[in-house]
Amino acid sequence: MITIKDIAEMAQVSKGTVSRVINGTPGVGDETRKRILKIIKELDFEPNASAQGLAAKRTNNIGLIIPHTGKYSLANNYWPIILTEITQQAALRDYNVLISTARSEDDVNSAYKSILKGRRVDGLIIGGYQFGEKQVAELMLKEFPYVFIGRNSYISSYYVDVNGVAGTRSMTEHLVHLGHKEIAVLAGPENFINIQERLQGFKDAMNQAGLRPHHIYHCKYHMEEIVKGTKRILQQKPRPTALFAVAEDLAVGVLKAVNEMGLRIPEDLAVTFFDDLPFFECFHPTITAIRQPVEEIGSTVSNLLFTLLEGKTPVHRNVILPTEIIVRESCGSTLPQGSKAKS
Amino acid sequence: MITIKDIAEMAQVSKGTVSRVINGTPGVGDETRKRILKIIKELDFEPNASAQGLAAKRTNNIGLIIPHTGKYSLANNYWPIILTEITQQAALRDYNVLISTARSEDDVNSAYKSILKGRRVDGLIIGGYQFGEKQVAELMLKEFPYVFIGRNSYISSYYVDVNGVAGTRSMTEHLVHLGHKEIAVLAGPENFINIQERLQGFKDAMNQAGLRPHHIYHCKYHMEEIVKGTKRILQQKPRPTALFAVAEDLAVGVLKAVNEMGLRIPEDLAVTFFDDLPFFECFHPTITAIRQPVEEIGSTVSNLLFTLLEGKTPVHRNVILPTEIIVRESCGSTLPQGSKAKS
DNA sequence: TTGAAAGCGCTAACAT
DNA sequence: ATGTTAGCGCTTTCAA
Repeated sequence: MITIKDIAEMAQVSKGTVSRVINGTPGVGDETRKRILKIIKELDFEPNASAQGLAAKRTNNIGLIIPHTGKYSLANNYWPIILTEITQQAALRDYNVLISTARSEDDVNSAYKSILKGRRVDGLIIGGYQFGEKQVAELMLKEFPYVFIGRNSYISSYYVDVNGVAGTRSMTEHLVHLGHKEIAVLAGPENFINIQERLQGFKDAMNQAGLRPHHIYHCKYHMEEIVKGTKRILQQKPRPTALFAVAEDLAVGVLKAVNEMGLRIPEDLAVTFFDDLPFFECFHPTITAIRQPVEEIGSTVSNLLFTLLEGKTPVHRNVILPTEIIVRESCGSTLPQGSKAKS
Repeated sequence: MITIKDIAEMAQVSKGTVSRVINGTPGVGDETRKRILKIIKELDFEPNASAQGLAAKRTNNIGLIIPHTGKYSLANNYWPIILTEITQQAALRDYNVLISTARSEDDVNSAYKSILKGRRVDGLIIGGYQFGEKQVAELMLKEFPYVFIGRNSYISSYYVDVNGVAGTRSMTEHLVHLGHKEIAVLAGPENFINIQERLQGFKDAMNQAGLRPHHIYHCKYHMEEIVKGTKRILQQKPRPTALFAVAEDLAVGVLKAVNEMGLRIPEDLAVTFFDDLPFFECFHPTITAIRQPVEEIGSTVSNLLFTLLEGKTPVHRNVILPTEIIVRESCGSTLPQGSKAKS
């Protein structure tokens, strides 16, 4: 295996000079730099990352911790896009991405230990809300660079989030505007902060419209439970005229249940979701939904972290991105199909 | 920051002994080992990965290279599940996963250089077929552990793949059995080996049935192109009675086009896909598809790599996994809905 | 069973 | 502008 020592010998210079060239440190003659660069290129030399890491206390890796929600937390329309965005932003800056999907609550700590205490990364992007308080406190204390995706309640941290309250509020207003009074909401687990937030927007809008937001149901992200839950909601008398499911992981189960009950959308029931999925566009009827700017979340969170890694102070500690209502056919909207409304 | 030197001093032993305990190396007194372990636990010590990597020439990281196909190669039902599986298998063995989504053909090399030549990983899982020949040759030459997901044509490597030929063959037979004679196939880019393979199965089955497999069309994984392509196929006279799309990335576009043309499935047209997607189950009608054992691909490829990393020789160099036909409603099957047929 | 010591390949401070 | 050198925190050989 080839090292900077070899390069140094071939270029008739010291290791230090080679190191300077590799790191772009000023203070090397133009002529010398060119000579060394040429040799590096010829030999296709790449410095040993462990050695660099040890000496410079810098790994050029960032870590990404993805929360455990359902069976495949990654297998939806959210994390894959964010991950893609992050790896691309990282690649642009010569960083690599170490990924860790926490498999359970307990696992968060093991992921954290190995990645962080083992100094495998220079900074951390933490997805989701259920990351341990103790760990966050430790990150803060050690001034380790980290950014959250999703608001984080306990400690004032850097984070990027979406305005879930406004999103559900305007969707609810949309439904009310269409004449719905009995609107049922199916939501994910009660203890998720983002779910609570989304529900708040629903309640606000309902109260403001003088309607009672009493049809709220929770269920885990588990297919059978979702199907059962949906059916139970729709078997009530009188049946709600609209169903608003506020998490993308509910989509397939909800639509399956509606199908199985033989209800027609939107004639018998208006249906809409928080999170827009690709297949909503090919569904019959096409599905109205709230779209999050997923790519933007990914790039924003990357930019925040890399600003931190450069030792700079980001202009904003927190970035709240807006959602967008994509009006399609599933609510029987009278608006022209495909029209959008910012919120 | 705390190091093994600190631990050694506290335990009144040498660094070497602490190192032995950390690595589970035999030759340490039972009493001593316990004492050291206790201190490590109390201080929540985790050895510095860079130092370990440098000294032991082992990083405890594996790399995953995901190919560039569409806009978000990751955002489908395949890679996220495989990635989840790999990270879990890795975590079980105290390995971390470094991910690299090659953004383009050229990018493969930069990902490769940084990850591999920088010695950031001990082994590599390479997804897709378009990885550079030169790089593979180098991996082989240096006896660097690597495993492919998907057959790899040029060099005899370890790989895990799915029997695409058999999958499309039996789906085609299924369609023929249902009475279809004019079956159109929409496929991904012509130069992908997996696509070629799938087409082979189609041709085989058609020939065997005495039918002509002339309705084969290719298109890139780009929404508009897919919609246009599908419409063009379905505007031919006489219109094919069945449409078989052989890549999951085509699904939304194909269904959208069919919808827009006002064709009824399965009355006017039978539709089916290579790759089963979650939403096929809630679509109206539910969609018949070929299912790949995605989880199993992920776990098998992990096991292969970790066997290699342990210095052992895997029993099989290659694993070919079977696909499964999930019969639902979209082909107007007379078979009971939800029945399965192995292939 | 344990300790001592020599490196692993690099960076960075200090000399020149 | 360049060389010299002392580590970075660990593993591993060799001695004891």
